[in-house]
Order: sequence, then C-alpha cells, then structure tokens
Amino acid sequence: MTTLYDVAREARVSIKTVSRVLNNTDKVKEDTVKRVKEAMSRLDYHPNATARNLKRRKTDTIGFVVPFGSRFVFTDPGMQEQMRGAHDVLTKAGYDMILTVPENGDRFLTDVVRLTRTGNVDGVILYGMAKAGAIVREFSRKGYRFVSLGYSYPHQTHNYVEIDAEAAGYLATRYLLSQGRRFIGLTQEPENFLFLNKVSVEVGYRHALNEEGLPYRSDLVSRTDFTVEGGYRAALELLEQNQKIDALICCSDPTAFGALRALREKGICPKKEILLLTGDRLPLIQAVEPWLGGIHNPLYEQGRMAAEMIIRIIQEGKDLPGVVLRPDLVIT
Amino acid sequence: MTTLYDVAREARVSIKTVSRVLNNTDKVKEDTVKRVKEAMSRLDYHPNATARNLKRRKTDTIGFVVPFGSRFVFTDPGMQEQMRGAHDVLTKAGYDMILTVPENGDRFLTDVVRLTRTGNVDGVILYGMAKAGAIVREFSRKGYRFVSLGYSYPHQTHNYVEIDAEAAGYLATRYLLSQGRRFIGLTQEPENFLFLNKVSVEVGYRHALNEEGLPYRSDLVSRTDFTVEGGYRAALELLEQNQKIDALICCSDPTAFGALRALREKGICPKKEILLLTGDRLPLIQAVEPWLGGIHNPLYEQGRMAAEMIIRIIQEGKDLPGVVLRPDLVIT
DNA sequence: TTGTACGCGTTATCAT
DNA sequence: ATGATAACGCGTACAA
Repeated sequence: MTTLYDVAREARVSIKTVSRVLNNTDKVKEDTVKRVKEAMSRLDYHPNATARNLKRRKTDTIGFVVPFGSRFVFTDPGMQEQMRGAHDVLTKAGYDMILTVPENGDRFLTDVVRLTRTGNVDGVILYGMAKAGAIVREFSRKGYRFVSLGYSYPHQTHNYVEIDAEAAGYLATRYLLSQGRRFIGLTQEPENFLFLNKVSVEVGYRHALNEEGLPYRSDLVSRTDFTVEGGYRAALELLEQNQKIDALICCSDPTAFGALRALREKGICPKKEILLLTGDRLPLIQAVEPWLGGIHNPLYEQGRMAAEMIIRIIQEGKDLPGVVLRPDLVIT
Repeated sequence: MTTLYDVAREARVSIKTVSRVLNNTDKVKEDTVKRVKEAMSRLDYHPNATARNLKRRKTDTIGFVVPFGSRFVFTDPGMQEQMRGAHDVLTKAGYDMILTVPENGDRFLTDVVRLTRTGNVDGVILYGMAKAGAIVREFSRKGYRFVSLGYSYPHQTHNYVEIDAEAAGYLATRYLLSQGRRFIGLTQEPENFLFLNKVSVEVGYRHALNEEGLPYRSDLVSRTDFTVEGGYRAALELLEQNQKIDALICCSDPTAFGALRALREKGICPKKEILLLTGDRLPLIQAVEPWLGGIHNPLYEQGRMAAEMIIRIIQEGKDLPGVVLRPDLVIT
C-alpha cells in the first residue's frame, strides 16, 4: 500500500504538502501541485479512509437499522421505499449506508449500540418503536446522532419523520362514504409497528364515520401484519363477520394484494360489490393493478427526509424538530 | 470519549492489559480482569472501531454494489433476495454491509474503486457484467477482494456465483412440452443483465425445442427488462405476433405479474388457453398467485453463497473457484 | 502475568 | 508556500 510518505518522497515534498493538494485546503504552488499529482498517479496512490476517519473523528457513514428481520424487511415494498429514499440522499451527499436488519427488538438494541458507540457510523436512521425509546433518549444525552422513522417515545418532539396515519384513515373513509359505501371494513396496522396506538389509521377512520353519524363496528375492523398472507386472512375474516361489508381499506400494499386474492377467490369484484383501497400505492402494485386506488403514503419521502435530517443534525451538531408528512388519496 | 488510557488509569493497569481483556488474547489474572471490566462499565467505555480498523488493516465491512439504479434495485424482488441472502450471512459472521446502488455503469466503477481502494471495505460483492470485467481483473492483480454475482468476464473461473439460466429455460420448456403445448412463448432477460449472452434462458429453450423436433420461431420470443411494465408489453406483443401461442415462460416475477395483467385484460386464462410460468417464484408472487408455477431461481442462495465466498476469500487470502447453482421447476 | 514504546496513515498546529 | 512534528485510539514486539 502506498502512503502519503511514498508520494511525498516521490514528489520531493513533505507529507503535509501532499495532504494539502489532496484536500486542497491551503494554497500550494501550481508547479508543486502538478508534481504531486503526477507522483500520486504514478504510484497509484489512494488515500486510506480509515486513517482519515480516525483523525477526523467521523466516518461519513450512516447506519440504517430496522428490526423485524430480513425476511420481512427485504420483502416489504414499504421498507424498500424508505431504504431507497435514504440511500439516494446519502449517496448523493457522499455518505455510505450500512444496512442492518436485526431479527428482533433485543438484537436491535445491540446492533444500534455497536454501530454508534464504536464510532462505526456518524449517525443512525432507525425505526421508531417503543423498543427504541430507551436507546434514543440515551443518545440524546450522550450526543450520538439519530433520526427515527416515526415516534420512538411519547411526546418526542425532535429527530423524527412521521407519516400521518390518522389522516390516511380519514381520507380513505371519507372517500368511501362519498361513494355511498356504508359498511366500510378496515385492516389495521400490526401492533408492533405502532407507538402506543397513538397515530393509527383507525383514529381517522372513526373520525370520518363519526362525522357521518355512522357507528363504529368492531366486526368491520381487523388487525393484520403487513404481509400478503395477513391481508388474505383479514379479508376472509371480515367477509365472514359482516355480510353487508361494501368497502375495504387496506393498511399496506401487500395487505391489498392478499385482500384482492381473497375477493377474487370468492368471486367478488374489488371495485363493485366491495370497493377496495390499497395502503401505500407504491410502484409495484401500481404496475400490477393500475386500476386500484388508495392512499399514497410518501414512504420514499420519509426515507429521503430522514436522511436529510440526519445529515443536518450531524453537520449542525444539534437535534432538529420532527416532521410529519401527509398522505394523499389517489383515485384512478 | 473514553479511551483505553482512561480505563487503564481507572483500573490502575497498563493499556496493554486492558487491550488483553478486551480481546481476551492473553492470560490475565482473574482479579485484574474483574477490575478492568468494572472500570470499563463505570466509564461507559466502548472501543473505537476506526482505530482498531487502522491497526488491524481491515474493517469487517463488505460492500454490496449493484448498478441499474436505486429505482430498480429497491423495487425488484430478485435483487432483494440476493441482498437478503448476503445480508444474513454477513451479519451472522460479524460483518457490516455497505449498500451502494450506482445509477449506471460508469458510476459503478467509481463507487467500487472508492470503496475498495480507500480501504473502506474488506471486499465487495458486485453484479457480474461486462462493465465489471476491467475492474475485476485489476482487482485480481492488486489483491483486492471481490465476488461477482454471475460472470464478469469471459472464461472467468473464480470468484463468482452464477445461476444456470440455460437449465431454467430447458426445464420450463420441457415441462410445457410435456403438457402438450407446442407454441411456447419466451420473454428473455434484458441484454445488460447478461454477459455476452452466453448463459441465456433462450439457449435452454432452443435446446428443449430441438429435442422435440420443433422449430425455433422468433415470433415467439421477446426481450424485456425485469419490470412489470416490460412483462405486460412483451406479453401483448407475443399475443399479437403469434395467434397460436399456448404457453409463456417469463424471465422474472415482475415480468410474470405484467404478463398476467395482459392475459387477464384479454380475458385469457393463464392456466388454460395459455400456460404461464413465472421466472423466479419468490415469496411475494407465491403469496399473491399461489397457483402459479414456474422456475425457482435460488437468488437468496446466490446472495448467501456470494457472502460466504467473499468471507472465505478474505480469510484465506486467495481466490476461490466459481459456483453454479441449479434452478428447479415448481409446479403447484 | 504485566508494562513500555512504537507504528498504523492521516490531519493539524505551529514554525519558517 | 512549505515543512517538522504531534496527535487520533488501538494493537503488539519486546522487555521486565
């Protein structure tokens, strides 16, 4: 491996001068610059990032840590969109992204600690969830940098990017009511994805029903994970529980894929007898079922903004106020 | 930040002793170990990874670099499976994974160079493609460590994990022939995903037709990218080109999703009039269309083995012979 | 069993 | 405009 010293010797200057032309931080004579650059390319010199990191006390690397296990994370279109958003911003800003997908909440803590405390990364983006609460508060005390996707603890005011799930539920329900639907089914988010059930789609759903003077019926609401299989089961369950059901709001795209499968198996048209709305309306389901309307949750933007936020937090050295993104309804 | 020195002072030993209990490399008296460990937790000490990396001349980090852009990579189920396989192995082995998704072949080169030459990572997993050829040969000369997913240059004998696409084409075609189909459509892989068209599904497809004494008909073959939209267009094109078409082999799951959409729009049953086979049969399409048979390409295993291979290459300090995985046919 | 002293390859402070 | 030299925090040859 060739080092600064090799280049310095070759160019007959000091290592400081080489360092100067490398980071063009000070003025260096035109002529010297040329000699140094030639020496660098002659020796095929590449600066060592680790030594640089040690000296600068930063790594230009951000950790993206999400629990729930790789099977889910690498399969769920929503997670992918968040990762994609974060990746694009980080890459453009010159950061590397370390992706870590612990199998569960306990590993989550260990992994986050390992990445941050050892100085492996300058900061982390992590999923907002109760388990993260403790760690995140400690981070704030000790000055480790983080941004959470959603809330990590009650009354969190800083360092998060959230999507307004309540608005999503409200928008979807309002639309279905406006279409004359009166028995609107709802598949809810999985519990471990929520923090204290504060910002559930169900709240918006109830709100809209209320405005219309319609009662909330528990036999029209089912909880599911964000998987196709879960959506399938939830839809079958709701169909059985309430025969009058004439609309269905799905909490994610995979859920909608599952619900579609259930309806089709039963010979029910997902646009007529039951008016189906999907949950995130990301590229895949848009391409496969272009006719299907639903809530568009800006998951790409969430990842993007989380990345922008962590970068700013690192650069400015202080926490930043949280942000809430608005979903919108897309009807085709 | 607390360092070895702080701990050493607190425990009234030398830094070498602290280092010893940290990596438990030498014998240390029971009593001393305890004192040191207490000091560490009292001072909330966490060893600095960067300094450690600098001294050990490795980072325990692997780069996963795939061109084609984030829009594709974070959306395509096949890429996800490869990433998932690699992630699982790397994580378990104590490596971090840096994910980098350049927009195109040129950025690809820059990114790979940046990661490796600067010592940011101990090795890279990268997509096998013509563009990678030059870089990979240089790596071999200079001792940088890599594994490619597929071939990176002709006659590559080492450091790759490939899937036998020819076998996939052969298996699928044979099956369809055995079901009495005679006009079998094929959507081929996109050109930039192949290296010199050497191991295309088309080769196996031709082979199987040949065995049956059937002619190869170019109006039954269409090239497409790995997207839903591409599959949709390809299917429509083939339906138009050859009215007798009675089977269709898709080169990926998104392609199959697209083809399904096309068939359904035309009122054609994808099991009867046209016998459809999907391309990878990964978890998502399995869940959404469980009745749909196809080739199962072991993409998770490919990612897994690539990770295992790069780890061994690093540890053993020498290149390893390439591996070819076999796909298999799954009929439901 | 424990400690001293040096080196890893940079950046940065002070001179000149 | 340039250079000598000290850090950064850890591992380790060598000494005790």
